[in-house]
Amino acid sequence: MSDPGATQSAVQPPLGAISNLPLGERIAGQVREMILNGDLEPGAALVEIALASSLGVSRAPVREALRILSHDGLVETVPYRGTTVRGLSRRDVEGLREIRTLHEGFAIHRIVRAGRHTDLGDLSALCDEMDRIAPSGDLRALNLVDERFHRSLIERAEHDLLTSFWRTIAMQVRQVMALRNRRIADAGIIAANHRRILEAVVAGDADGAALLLEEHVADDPGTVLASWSDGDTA
Amino acid sequence: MSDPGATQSAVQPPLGAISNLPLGERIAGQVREMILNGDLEPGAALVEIALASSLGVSRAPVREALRILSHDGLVETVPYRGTTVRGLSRRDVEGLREIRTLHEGFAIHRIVRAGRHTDLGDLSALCDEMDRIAPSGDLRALNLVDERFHRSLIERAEHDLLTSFWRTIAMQVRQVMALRNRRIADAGIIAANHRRILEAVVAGDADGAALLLEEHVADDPGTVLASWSDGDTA
DNA sequence: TAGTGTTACATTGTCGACAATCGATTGTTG
DNA sequence: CAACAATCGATTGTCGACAATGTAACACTA
Repeated sequence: MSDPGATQSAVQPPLGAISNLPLGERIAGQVREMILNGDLEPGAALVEIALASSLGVSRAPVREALRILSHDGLVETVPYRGTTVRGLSRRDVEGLREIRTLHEGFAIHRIVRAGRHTDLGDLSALCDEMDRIAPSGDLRALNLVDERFHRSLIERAEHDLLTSFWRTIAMQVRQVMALRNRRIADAGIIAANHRRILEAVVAGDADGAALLLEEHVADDPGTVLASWSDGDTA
Repeated sequence: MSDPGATQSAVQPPLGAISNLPLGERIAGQVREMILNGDLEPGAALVEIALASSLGVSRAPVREALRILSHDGLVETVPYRGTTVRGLSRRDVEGLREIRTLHEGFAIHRIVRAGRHTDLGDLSALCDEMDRIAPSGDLRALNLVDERFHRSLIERAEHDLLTSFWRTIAMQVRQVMALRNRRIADAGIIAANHRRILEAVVAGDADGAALLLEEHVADDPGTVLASWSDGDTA
């Protein structure tokens, strides 16, 4: 469940990507991207047989895919009733911000306490990458690096359960980002925020870093709840 | 996912238990109890066809059950290789204690911040029940009430994601309790601990309550790691 | 004998068909 | 017309059989 080797930048296997993964996981990935890109709106019904015929497979792997997505918190399944794309209420978004802050703060404290805060070169490299991207204003690319930054931070805590929980959190953060009408926060500010957080961690100031992170997250497009359409009560 | 109505004491439906639930969930519950009771040791292979014939059903619901247990963190599945009962390393147990403390502390702070700490009658009732059970030394019964106490505390925070995470945490705590050779901590002390925590919460002293809780958890049979057989590296 | 290719077996992955369940619709009755 | 019961359609739940995959044992070659 921990996904070793993911600390490297490459998400795809370097070789030919033969992808002998079970169909279910590939389908899950495909549908997940649809949800996270906003192609599937909250409340949309995911009918097994429809997905199956649409993808040219049987229902079995589709069922498995839907269960994976349910684990990710992206869909909701009611026995004998069906599966729908999960909607996020304003309360969910706020709760997501809180729980995210909690976990990242814990990760920071744990890293510092273990004395691992001096070797964070890859995080620094990600900050550099943000600085490179920021001027272009390409928020999509910036979000991708942002996600890697926070994931790396979590993984540096070397806490399996924490990493496992973070997977769910990051997923829902991405969903919120996909759904909300992007408030174009200044890309430069985002990049600078990460740099400051990282510097505080490296300096061993866990409390300060956690505070900076809390402020950053409050402004993050993924968790900010200004202008959140409160239509879906989920 | 939130499990409404579970605040009541009854876990089983009061009537004849016609069990309208899908087979998969019932099987998951059955196997879960086996794991949590220690009948299935870590590393034990859960072969689908064997379980299926053993239970007189087909493989489909068994697969679903294994998926649920995987979600709970009780088993590990490797594609094309099989599913095994998850083993807990000493590191896992320690991490479990940390993450548990983190979440319960968060719940306490959230309850107090929302001003809901004045109405905790059911928690008080659970403390009373502990006091009643403690003299008998029935640790099994005490653990059951203990679990309800902490679950109620979490639910009082009214945070869906937190509640969802707690489900996984509580499950693994139970597994640890099942596996370790029970160090018979004095039942009376456990009961008193909970009372003190509750009183601090009611008094609005979130920090104090969280501290008491951390001390209590450090002594809790479910998370203490003294005498943990470090054989399984999971 | 070290190393490689091959075969056999156990287990999971996938498929298509049938059964069970739920909500809505329709029909019935006072 | 209101309330209740039967029916229908859509969807998921379950089943048994077959295909794909991975491990381990075995034979083969240099």
